[in-house]
Amino acid sequence: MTYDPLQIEPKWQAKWEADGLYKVADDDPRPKWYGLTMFPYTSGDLHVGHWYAMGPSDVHARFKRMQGYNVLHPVGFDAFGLPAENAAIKRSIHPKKWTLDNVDNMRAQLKTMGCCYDWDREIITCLPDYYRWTQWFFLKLYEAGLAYKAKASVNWCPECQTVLANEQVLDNGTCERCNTTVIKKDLEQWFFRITKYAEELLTFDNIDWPERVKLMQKNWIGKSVGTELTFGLEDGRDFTVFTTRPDTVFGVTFVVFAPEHPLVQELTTNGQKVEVEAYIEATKKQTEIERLSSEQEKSGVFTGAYAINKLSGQKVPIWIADYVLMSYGSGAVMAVPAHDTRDYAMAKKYGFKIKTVIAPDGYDGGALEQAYTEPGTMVNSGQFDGQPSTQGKESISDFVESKGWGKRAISYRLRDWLISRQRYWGAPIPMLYCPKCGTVPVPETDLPVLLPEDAEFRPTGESPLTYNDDFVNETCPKCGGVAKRETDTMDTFMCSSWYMYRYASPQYDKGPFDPALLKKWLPVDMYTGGIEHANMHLLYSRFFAKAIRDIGLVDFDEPFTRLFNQGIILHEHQKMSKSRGNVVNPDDYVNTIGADTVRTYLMFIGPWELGGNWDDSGINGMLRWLKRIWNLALEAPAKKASADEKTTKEVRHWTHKTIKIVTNDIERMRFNVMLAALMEFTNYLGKAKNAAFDTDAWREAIEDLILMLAPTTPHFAEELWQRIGKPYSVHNQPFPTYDEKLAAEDEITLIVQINGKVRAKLTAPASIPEDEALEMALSDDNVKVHTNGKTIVKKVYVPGKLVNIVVKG
RNA sequence: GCCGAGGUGGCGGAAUGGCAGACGCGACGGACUUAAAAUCCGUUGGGGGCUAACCUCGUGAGGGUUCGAGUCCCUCCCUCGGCACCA
Repeated sequence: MTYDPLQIEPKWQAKWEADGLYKVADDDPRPKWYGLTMFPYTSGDLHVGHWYAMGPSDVHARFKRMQGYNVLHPVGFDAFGLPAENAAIKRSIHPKKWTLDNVDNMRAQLKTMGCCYDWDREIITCLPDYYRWTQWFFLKLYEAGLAYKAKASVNWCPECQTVLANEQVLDNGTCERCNTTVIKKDLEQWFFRITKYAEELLTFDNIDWPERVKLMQKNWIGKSVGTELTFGLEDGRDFTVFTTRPDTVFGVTFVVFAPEHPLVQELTTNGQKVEVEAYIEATKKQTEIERLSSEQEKSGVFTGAYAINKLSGQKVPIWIADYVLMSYGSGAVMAVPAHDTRDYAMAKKYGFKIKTVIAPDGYDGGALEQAYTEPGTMVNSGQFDGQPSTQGKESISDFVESKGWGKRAISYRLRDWLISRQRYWGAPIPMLYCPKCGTVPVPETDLPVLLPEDAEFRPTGESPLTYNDDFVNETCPKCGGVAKRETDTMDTFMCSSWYMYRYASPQYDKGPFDPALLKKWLPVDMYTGGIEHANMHLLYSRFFAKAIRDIGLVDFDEPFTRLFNQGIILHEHQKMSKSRGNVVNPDDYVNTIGADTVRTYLMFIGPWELGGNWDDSGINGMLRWLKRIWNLALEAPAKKASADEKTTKEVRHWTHKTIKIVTNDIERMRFNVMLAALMEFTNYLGKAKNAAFDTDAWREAIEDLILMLAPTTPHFAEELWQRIGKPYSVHNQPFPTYDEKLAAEDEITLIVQINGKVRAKLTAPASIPEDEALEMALSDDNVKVHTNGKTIVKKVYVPGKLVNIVVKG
C-alpha cells in the first residue's frame, strides 16, 4: 500500500470530528495557551493566501498542544462590511444570503485543511447574537464618554457612497476598496475617542511585537512635542498656533491660517473678501491628497489682517494657505521662512522677509540659500541671543508660560476613529433621536437593534435604513414620545476589535463574554496575521482593550501578547486578486495531492514572515518526501545488514539532534528550516535503514519522526502512527523531547585555516584541547604546504570549530 | 524627502563573526521498464587542474574593522513596505 492522501485525509477528518478530538475544555487544569489567527473575511472562496495564514499558525498551535498546553485555537468569520454588500448588489442577492453562503463554503474548505479548530466556538459577526454585543460595547463606550457625535470634514467615497476612516484612504488619495478618489464632506458622524489613548498606545511594554509594526503605529500616531503660542490680533483678541520650534519665534514674518479656520471669515478685510472666498472654494475642490502633496507649489492669499508677535512685538500679515490643515494643531501656524522649508517657499513666492534667528556654525550674517532647519545659535532674538537653539526651545517656552502667552503642548497626528457608515451591511448604531430628550441610547435590554432584512440596500449616499419606516420610527425610552433611530451602521473594524474575547465563551448570552472564562483565556498568547492591519485592526484592538479596561470589563492592557506577521503569498509575482485573475484555489491541489502536501509546501517556500511566490513546480518534492517517509516507516529493507552499536548510537544522535532543531524552529516560526532539518533526518534514516532497521533505536527514530511531523501533516502522521501499531491519536501524544547529551556531537570537523583560508578539514573529538588541535592541524600535509618556509605569527583556536594559523613571509 | 526590511547558484532559499550555497525544485547522467510515468542511485556556483590531490574567483557596488566578514561599520545603487506640506 502506498501513500494515498485522498483516501486517508477525509477518513481522519471525519473521525476527529466524530470523536471531538479538538474540543477545547474550559475546565482543563493544564496551562492555557491561546493561539489566534486573524479571522477571514467572508469574501467567497478560500485561496492559497488563507492557507498561508492559517496552516503555519495551526502547526504552531498543534505543537503547543503536544507540549502539554490546553490550547484555544479558534476560527470564525468577519462577515459584515462593504465588500459583501457590493458583491450582493452586483449579483442581485441579499448580502445576508451571500455572506452566509460564503461562510458555508469557506467552512467546508477550511475543514479540508485539517486544522485543530473547535468548531463549536465558531463566531460569525453578522449574526444578531454576535452584533448584539457589538452594539452593547458601543453603549459602554458612549457611557464612558468615548463615543461622541460631531460634525466633521470627513473622507467620502463617491463610489461606495459612504465615509471612510483615514486608515481606509490609500496614500494616493483613493478608497482602499474601490480605488475611487476620495473627497471631503462635512457630516455629522459618530467617533470613538482613540486620541485619548494616543500616549498609552505609543508604549509597547510587556508585549512581544515585531519592531516594524510598533514603528508603523508610532509613525501613525505621530507625536510631536512643542508649544502653543498665543498671537494677538489688532482688535485685542488672541489666537493660538502650535509649534515644535519655539526657538525660532523671533523669526516669524507672517502667519498662516487653514482656509477653514473659524477666524478667517471675521478677519478678512472687505478688500480681500473676493480673493479669500475664491481661494477657499478652490481648496474645497481639491482632494485631500492634492492638498497634502509636498510636490504641489505653495499658494496662499492675504486676509488683510495682521497678527502681533508678543515676543518681538512685531506686526505680521495673516494669510491663508491650503498647506495648513484645520485638523492638526490649532489650524494656524507661525511662519519662519529662515528655518522651515515650507515657509521659505512661501516667502520666496510672495516676497515675505526672511529673518535668520538660528545661526549655523560659521554663519556670516548673510542671506540663507535655503531654510536652515538644524539646531544652531540663536541670533536676532533679543534677550535669548547666544543660546544654543536646543536650549532656547526650553527657555522660550518657560518665558511664554511665565507671561501667560502659551504653554507646552503635545500634538498627535492620530485622529479620532470615525465609525459611522452610510451603508446597510453592518451593525446598526444603537442610538435614538427624540425631539424632546435629544440623543438617547437604546436601553441595553432592547438589544440587539436588529438589522431589518427587507431593506432596500442600494447605496444612495444616505443609509438605506433611512427609508425603512418600521426601523426608523421608535418610541423614546425616556419620555415615551416618538423618536427616530440612528440609521448609520458601524465600521466593521468595530466587530473585529473584540472578537478575540468572544471565543472564550462564544455562546454566552448574559454579556459579550463570561468574565471567568475571559480571565482564563485572555489575553491572546500568539496572534498571527498580515501586517496590512498595523494601523487599523491592530491599533483599534489595542485602543478597545484599553477602553474596556478603564470601563472595568477586562484587567489587562493589551489584547495580544505576542504578534507575528506572515508575509504575502504572491502568484506570478503579483498579489492575488480576483480582478487580476491570478487567484490560486487550493481545492485543486487538495483534490489531487492532498492537504498535508499543500501545508508542507507553503511552509517550505521560505521564511513565513517574508511570504513568497506560489509556483507549484516545487510541490512535488514535498509529496515525494512524504512518500519516502511512508516507505521508511512501513517497509522492511530488501537486504538487512546487522546492526552494530555504532549505528544505533548514531541513529539516536540524529534523532535527538533533530528534535532539538525542530523544537527550536517551531518556537521561532522558522518552518522552512524546521522542514529542512526533518528532510535531512529522513535522508539519514534512508541511508541507515539497512543496518538499523528493527532495532529499538530505529523504532524510536520512526516514532519521533512521526510525532515531529504531526503538527505539519496531521492526517499523514495519524495514519502512519496507526500503521506502526500505536494507539490513537497521535495528536494526543507529547511532543518528543531531546537529551542534550545525545544531541551533542562527539566528533567534529575541525576546520584549519591559514590566514583565514580553509586548507584542511580534519575529524577530531569535540572536546579536543587547543594544543592537540594545533598539533593536529600543523601536521596535516596540505597545511604544511602552506606554512613551509613561513613564520607563524599567530594561532587562533575556536573550541570545537576551527584553527586559524596566521603566517608571514 | 524621512524611517524600516531586503539584495546569496538556473529557481525557492540555508548559514550564534568561523567550512558560503544546508534542504528542496529544476537540469544532466545512470538503474528499473518493451516504452513512458513513478521510484531509486550519482553529478550539479564560475574558472583552472590528467573529470586526482589541489588552486583560484565568488553573497548588489566600493571602502573599512578583524586572525577571519554573506554577517559588523561607512558611502553608494536597486527592490519592497510605512510615513510624508503634521507646523
